[in-house]
Amino acid sequence: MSEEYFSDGKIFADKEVLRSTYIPENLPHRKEQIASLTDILSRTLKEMAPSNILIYGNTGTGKTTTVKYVCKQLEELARTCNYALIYINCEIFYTQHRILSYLARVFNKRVPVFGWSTDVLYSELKERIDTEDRYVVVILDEMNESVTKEDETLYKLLRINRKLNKERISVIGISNYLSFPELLDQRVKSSLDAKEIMFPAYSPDQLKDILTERAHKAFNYSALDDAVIPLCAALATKRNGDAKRALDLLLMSGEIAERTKSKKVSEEHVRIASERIEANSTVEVVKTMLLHHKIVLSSVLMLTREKNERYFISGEVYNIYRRLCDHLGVEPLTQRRLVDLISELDSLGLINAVVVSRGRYGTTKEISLNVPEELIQPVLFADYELKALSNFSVEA
DNA sequence: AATCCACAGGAAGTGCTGGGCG
DNA sequence: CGCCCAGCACTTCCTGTGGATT
Repeated sequence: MSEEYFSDGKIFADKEVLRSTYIPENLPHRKEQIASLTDILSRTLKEMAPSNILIYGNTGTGKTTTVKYVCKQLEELARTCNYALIYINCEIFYTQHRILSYLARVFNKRVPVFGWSTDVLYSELKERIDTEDRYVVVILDEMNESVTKEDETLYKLLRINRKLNKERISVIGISNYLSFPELLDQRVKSSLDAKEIMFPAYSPDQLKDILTERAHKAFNYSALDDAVIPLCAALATKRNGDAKRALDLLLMSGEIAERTKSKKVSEEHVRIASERIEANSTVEVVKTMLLHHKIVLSSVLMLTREKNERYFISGEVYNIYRRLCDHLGVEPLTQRRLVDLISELDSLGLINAVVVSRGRYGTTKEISLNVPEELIQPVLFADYELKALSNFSVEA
C-alpha cells in the first residue's frame, strides 16, 4: 500500500473498480443469492443434471454481477466437467438467429454470416452438442424488452434438450421484471421447471457498504470526504436502491473533483454530479418522446412561463394544447387521450399531476412542471416539428 | 340532503405497422 | 408471396367521483 505516498493530489487509484462491468472479489449483501446460485450450478456441474434458473429484480440489484461472479468461481470446475458456461446479453444478441449462431460458434462450428436459416442453425447446434457430448449452461441476460420473443428462444433451447440423447442444456434467464416468472409462456414455464432467485433492492445501509467496499480500491487514501458515500447512497435510494446508479454517481463525483483539481471529493461534487446525471436523463427522456407528449409538455411549460400560478388544471392544459396544435398545424388528440399522456408525463417525473376534487367545480388534476424550464425548453424547441413554438404566446 | 361540476379513467373498438409462418 | 396475429396509439362511449354549493 505504498501507493498512497506516491499518489499525492490524485483522486483515483483505479477508476475501473467503479464501472458496472467490474466484478469485485466480495459482493456485500448477496450471500444468499450467491449461495443458492452456487449450490444449484455446482450440483448441475458435478452431477451432470441440468437445471434451469430464473433470476429477477430491479436494475442495479446486482443480478449480472452476481451471476458473473459465481461463474468466475466455477470456471475451473466447469472445465474439468466438460461444461461450458456461456453468457449472452439479449440486448446485444437480440434475435433468435443471433443467439443460435453465437452458440454454434462457441461449439466450434463455422457459421456463415448470411445464408443459414434459424432452423438450420438449430439442427446444426443440436448435432454438435450431441457429438461433442458437452454440457452447456446458457445465461440469457437482460430478457427485458420482449419476453415473448425471447421465450421463443428459450423454448427452442429447451426443445433441443429433449431431442438430445441426454439432457445437456441448462438455462439461466435474467430479467428486470419482477413479474418475470409469470410473464413467461405457459409451455415454456412447464418445460423450464426453473428455480427462482429474487434480487431485492438495496437499502441505504447496504448501498453504503457496497460503495465503501469499492471506494476503498477505487480512490486513493483519504481522497473521499466522509459525507460523500452516505450522500451517494441516499441519492441512489431515491432511485429504487439502484447500486449501478450509486456507483455512477460516485465515479462522476470523483471525476468532477479531479477536473476541478480538488484534493478531496466533497459533498458539493456529489451534488453537481447528481444534478448532471438527473439532467442528462431528463434530456434523454424528453428527446425520445413522441410528438404529442412533447406538445403536452410544451403546453405545461408555456403556462408555467407565462402564468403566475403554482399549478394548472386539466381543462387549461387541454385548451393550450389545442391551440398549440393549431399553431403547429397538427391534428389534436382527444381529451381522453390527453389524460393518459399527462399520466405518462407524470410517471416520467417531468410533471406533477394530482387528482383533486374541487367540490362544486368538479374533479380534475392539478398539473405542474417538475423539471427546470431552461433544461427542457431547448430540447423541445430543437424538435423541427415544434420550431414554431418559439413565437407562441399563451395570451390571446 | 341533494345536486352537480369537470373531469378521471374503464371498456371496447379502429387502423396501422411489422414480424413470423406456411 | 399473402396471411395472420400482436402490439401500439388513438378514438368513442361510458360510468364514477368528492365535496362546495344550493
